[in-house]
Amino acid sequence: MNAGPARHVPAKDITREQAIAILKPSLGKDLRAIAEQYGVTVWKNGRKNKGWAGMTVEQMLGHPQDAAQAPDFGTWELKVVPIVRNAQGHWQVKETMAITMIDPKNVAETPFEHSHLLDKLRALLVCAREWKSDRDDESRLVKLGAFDLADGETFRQVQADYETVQRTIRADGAKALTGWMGHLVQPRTKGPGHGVHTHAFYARTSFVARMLKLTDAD
DNA sequence: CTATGATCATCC
DNA sequence: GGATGATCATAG
Repeated sequence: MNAGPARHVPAKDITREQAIAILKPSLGKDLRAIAEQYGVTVWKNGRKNKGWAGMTVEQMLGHPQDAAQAPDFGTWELKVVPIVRNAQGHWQVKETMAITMIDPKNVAETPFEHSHLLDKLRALLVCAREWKSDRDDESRLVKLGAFDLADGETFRQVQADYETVQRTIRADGAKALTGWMGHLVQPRTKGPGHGVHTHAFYARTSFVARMLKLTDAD
């Protein structure tokens, strides 16, 4: 069973296709400038709001920020990831992509088919932004990638990764989780830091590249 | 405190 | 340079 409460779905949830239509005209535009327009904090007291780009794109889609552990737009999930040019001049995913928190009790007793992980991966819109430096003085929106976890092979691999996490928690507890587990999706620490040791599922960069359909032609 | 939005810092 | 573990701002 899914321990998460059912999410109230506001009428203003837009479809992924609508979101793509809204964002497409902004391809090539500087998200940092747009962040300023919306009043999204990027730096504060010399420290960065690491989520500024994601919050900015949410604002562009008219989405209020919340902390519900459910897909942002009811039926699909929005993500923003940084990409960089490699030595060959091709785009490359810079970071793994955090997907959702691991509640050990929930994961231990919830089959993959009813998991928060699958909820979030079933339908995604992955937005790639150009990363130039940690100051993020400018960052262009580069690519929009629609991805659905429906393909049999990939689905099975993600399910296997999930079940690895599940078995580990059941046998040794969440403390035994480590980033080297999982082929497409890994468990890794995530949280407020400073002694708090919680975990989340992350999509490895290779998986994110597949979601974005990045190739050596890009 | 836990979730959201994520990327930073460090070690190999 | 890549991968793992740690951490930042914000909201309920």
